[in-house]
Amino acid sequence: MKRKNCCPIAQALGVLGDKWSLIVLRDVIFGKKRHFNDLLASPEKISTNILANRLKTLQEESLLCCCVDPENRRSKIYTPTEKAQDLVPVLVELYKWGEKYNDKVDRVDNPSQAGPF
Amino acid sequence: MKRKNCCPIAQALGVLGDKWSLIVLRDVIFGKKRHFNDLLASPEKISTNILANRLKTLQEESLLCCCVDPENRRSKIYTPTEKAQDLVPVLVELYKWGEKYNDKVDRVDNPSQAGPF
DNA sequence: TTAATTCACTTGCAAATTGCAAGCTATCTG
DNA sequence: CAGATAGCTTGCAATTTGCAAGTGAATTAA
Repeated sequence: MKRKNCCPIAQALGVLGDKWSLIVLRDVIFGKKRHFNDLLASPEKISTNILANRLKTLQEESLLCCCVDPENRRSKIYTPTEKAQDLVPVLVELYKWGEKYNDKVDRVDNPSQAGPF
Repeated sequence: MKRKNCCPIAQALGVLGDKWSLIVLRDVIFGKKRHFNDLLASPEKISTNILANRLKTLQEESLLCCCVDPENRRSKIYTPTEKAQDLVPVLVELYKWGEKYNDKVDRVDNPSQAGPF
């Protein structure tokens, strides 16, 4: 996660260029998931240690902020920052591209998973 | 690189969700780099084995095609497919985001690197 | 025509990252 | 007080990454 790079694309990928960061942000931003276990329940099946690590680095990168749930002190609430919200156009373009080119999945075999996530 | 996923974002990240794929595509699409050594010379310093591997998988994903340089038979020319060209909006949005948030680099110390890459 | 150089890799190996399963601690619920 | 639950942490094997060196075919230079 270095930052000594000149190209903004490379800089963005320094934070987001891995398999899981944008999945977590997708769930927080679009899925409105706020709790560790919500994020864990995504169909992509992230494991607990990876999720904990991503939540930590995304906080370090000021993409998420974390506070204790006032209604349940053992629970934490993760919310996207404005910096994360500004990734919506990136996620939308990724969505459109993925929809156009990688949608060769048998939705017939899985009619229950008709939603976007 | 599995494809049994329902969310187009996750599907896109299955191909592009790593540190190097979008860097290579950036150079091929925007930098108009066509040869192995051109791609190797990017400031991000990809290593030869990783580059060779990415070029292979990007061809398998129909994002690049490869042909022999007619003017130099030992040289290969990598060109982006339409599927790759359709990633331009993604790269543009990534660029804008990176520019907005991660541009805290000392350009003063490196005036020679004033270009986008 | 031979020697050096270039291009596009390949190989070996150490280090880092990922993924799975199990465990752990604090809080809450019955 | 006895589970259950939320959010992790730990251990470890497998995969991926990164660096350096080497390879073979094509080309250019002497």
